[in-house]
Amino acid sequence: MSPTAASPGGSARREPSPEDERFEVANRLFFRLYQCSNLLHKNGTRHMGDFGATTQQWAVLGALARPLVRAKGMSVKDLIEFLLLSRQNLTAVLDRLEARAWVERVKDPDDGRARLIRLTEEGNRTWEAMHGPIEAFYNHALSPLTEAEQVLLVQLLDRLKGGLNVV
Amino acid sequence: MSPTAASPGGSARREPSPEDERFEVANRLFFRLYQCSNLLHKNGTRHMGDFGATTQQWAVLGALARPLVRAKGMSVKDLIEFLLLSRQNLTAVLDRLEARAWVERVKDPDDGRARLIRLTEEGNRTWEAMHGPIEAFYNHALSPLTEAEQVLLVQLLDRLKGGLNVV
DNA sequence: GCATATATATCAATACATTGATGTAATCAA
DNA sequence: TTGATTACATCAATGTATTGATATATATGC
Repeated sequence: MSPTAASPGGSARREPSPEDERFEVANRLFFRLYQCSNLLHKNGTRHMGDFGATTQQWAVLGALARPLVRAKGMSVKDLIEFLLLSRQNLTAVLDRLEARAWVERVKDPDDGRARLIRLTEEGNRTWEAMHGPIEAFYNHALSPLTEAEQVLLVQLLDRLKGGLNVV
Repeated sequence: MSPTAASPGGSARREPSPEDERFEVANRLFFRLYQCSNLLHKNGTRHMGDFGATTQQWAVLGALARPLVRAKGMSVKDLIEFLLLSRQNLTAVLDRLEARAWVERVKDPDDGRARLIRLTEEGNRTWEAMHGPIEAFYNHALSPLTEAEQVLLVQLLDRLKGGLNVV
């Protein structure tokens, strides 16, 4: 008798098929993704209390603070592709960041239609000041995983992203 | 000379410290999580076009459709712990599901304060009808991962959830 | 019975996310 | 130069998410 065949209540539960089991794994996978995302946003934002910045805002700042980007900035189009969100939503996030003087929109000298989003001096200082709390949050949140597991998780999420992107 | 020491532009880039590299991995990890979550919501919801149900709504239906839950339902409190979202938000989601007659709120006979959230007959039928499109979405989204990798990813996300939950 | 705690709901503010439709300015190609 | 495309912004509707404050009903401990 298989371990899953017995049903304590006496009801006749069917033996799960391989398809059922695959579905169960997939269901759990996306449910965990959903839970982790909720927790990341809730606790990550809470952790940044002093700055009042959300995880989305820190994602934008992080994108703009990268060495190859910091000087010239990034077009809205490239930011959309990078962050994988809608133009209308990104505009709103940028508005909030601009209102706090953390980023600025400058005309692209090479293309009059485009705007380059850049960190301001203030934004740069803020990002560097955020680094400590973010690192503490990362260390705490990742404490159940070894460094090798973290690398592995990044790789798996990367491939999941690929699969999700073409659906 | 290490592979990361050379900087093509001639600028003096510092050799990244182990802390920097750990931070980079963590940053990429949470950024991928953010991207995957965005894609899951966008494409998952789009995939359910005929039903007009969002991924959050299908998470609730899925929680209520589990064999041990289907008959008696689930309290709001337990749903909050299961879905990891706020009471105010869950109330709104349940309102929308109730308006579509997919779930109902019944008084808990054992505790007059509590409400048990249950799938209606209609909700049950809808959930079963959703099963096909959801499975197709899962199969497509998970196509870059083997079954063993999917199981591994679930385990890693599970532990990440644990770390995120106590921050 | 009375005080306290628990379970749920509601109201309000804010931010994030989508879609669809519209508008404006600049580039580019015929 | 005209016409199409591209890049960005805006307006509107809807759904999801947080927090904080308040209210109501029920349960429980003293």
